[in-house]
Amino acid sequence: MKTYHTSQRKSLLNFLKDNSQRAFTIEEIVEALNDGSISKSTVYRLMTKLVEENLVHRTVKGNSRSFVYQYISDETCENHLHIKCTDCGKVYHLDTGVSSIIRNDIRSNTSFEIDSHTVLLGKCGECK
Amino acid sequence: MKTYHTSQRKSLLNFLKDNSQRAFTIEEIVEALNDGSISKSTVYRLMTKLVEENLVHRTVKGNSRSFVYQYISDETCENHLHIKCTDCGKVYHLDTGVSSIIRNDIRSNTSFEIDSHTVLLGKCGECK
DNA sequence: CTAGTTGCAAAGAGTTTGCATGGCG
DNA sequence: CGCCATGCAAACTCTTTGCAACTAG
Repeated sequence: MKTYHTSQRKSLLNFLKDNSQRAFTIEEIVEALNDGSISKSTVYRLMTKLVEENLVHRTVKGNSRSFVYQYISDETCENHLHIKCTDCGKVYHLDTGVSSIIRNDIRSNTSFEIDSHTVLLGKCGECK
Repeated sequence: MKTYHTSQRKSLLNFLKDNSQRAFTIEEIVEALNDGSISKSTVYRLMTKLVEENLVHRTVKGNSRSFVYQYISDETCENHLHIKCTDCGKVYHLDTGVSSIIRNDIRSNTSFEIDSHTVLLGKCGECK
C-alpha cells in the first residue's frame, strides 16, 4: 500500500520528530496541532500506520486506558534498550553499555527474545 | 477500608493462585468461573482491589485494549524482576542473579527507579 | 446491626470504522 | 485520473459506576 505524503502526515511527523523526547496521547497531539489542520480520527489512523512503519513507539499511559506515542527512529534505537516511565509514559534511551549487559544476561539465562524496542518499566527522575 | 472475604473473592483468588503461571483477561476469568457464581463487574472490582493490594499484576495484552491479570505473591517477587511476553501477556520471573545485575546497572546509570514489579518486554519461547 | 460487596444495567472513555469527499502523484 | 487519505459521526470495546439488595463479621 502506497503512502501519500499529505500535509497532515507531514505536520504530524514533524511534530513528533521535534518532540521525540516526549510521549504524547492522541488528545495532546490533536491539541498541539490545533490549527484545525488535522482531525482526531486522522491522527488515530496515522499513528497506527506510523507504528506499523516502525517510526513511532506505542505504549500505555500509566493506569489509564489510553495509549501514548513517541517518535523513535530506527538508527537511534538499534543496539540498545529503552526505559519507560510508568507515570508519564515517556521513553528514554538506555546507553549501549547497560543495554548490552542486560541483553546478554537475558539471552544466556532465558528463552526470551527481546526486540530492539523492548522497554523497561519504572519511574523516571521527574515523576519520582 | 476493610476487606470482606466473600465467596466471590475466595474463588477468584483461588483460581488466580492455582494458575499463577498464566495471565488472564477479565473475560477469561469470568468464563473460567462460569458456574454463574460471580458477575463480570465484580471481577472488575475485585481485580482493581487485588492490584491495589499487590496480590495481582496488571499489564496490557499485546496490541489489544484489554488488560491481563496475573497472580504474583510478594514473597516470590521481592528482589527480582519480571519479563513479560508481548504476545500472550504472560509474566515470567527473572532469576535473582540477572535481576540484580540489571538493577545495579540501571541504578548507577540512570535516575530511574525500578519497582519490584518492573517488567521487561519481549517474546517468550512459546510465542516465538 | 452496619459497612463493605454484589449484580444489573446504564454510562463513560478511548478507539475504530463506513462513507462520501478531497487531494497527492 | 486513480487510489489512498481525510473528516465526520456513528459504532464498538473495554471498563467504570449508581443503585438497591445482600452478606460477612
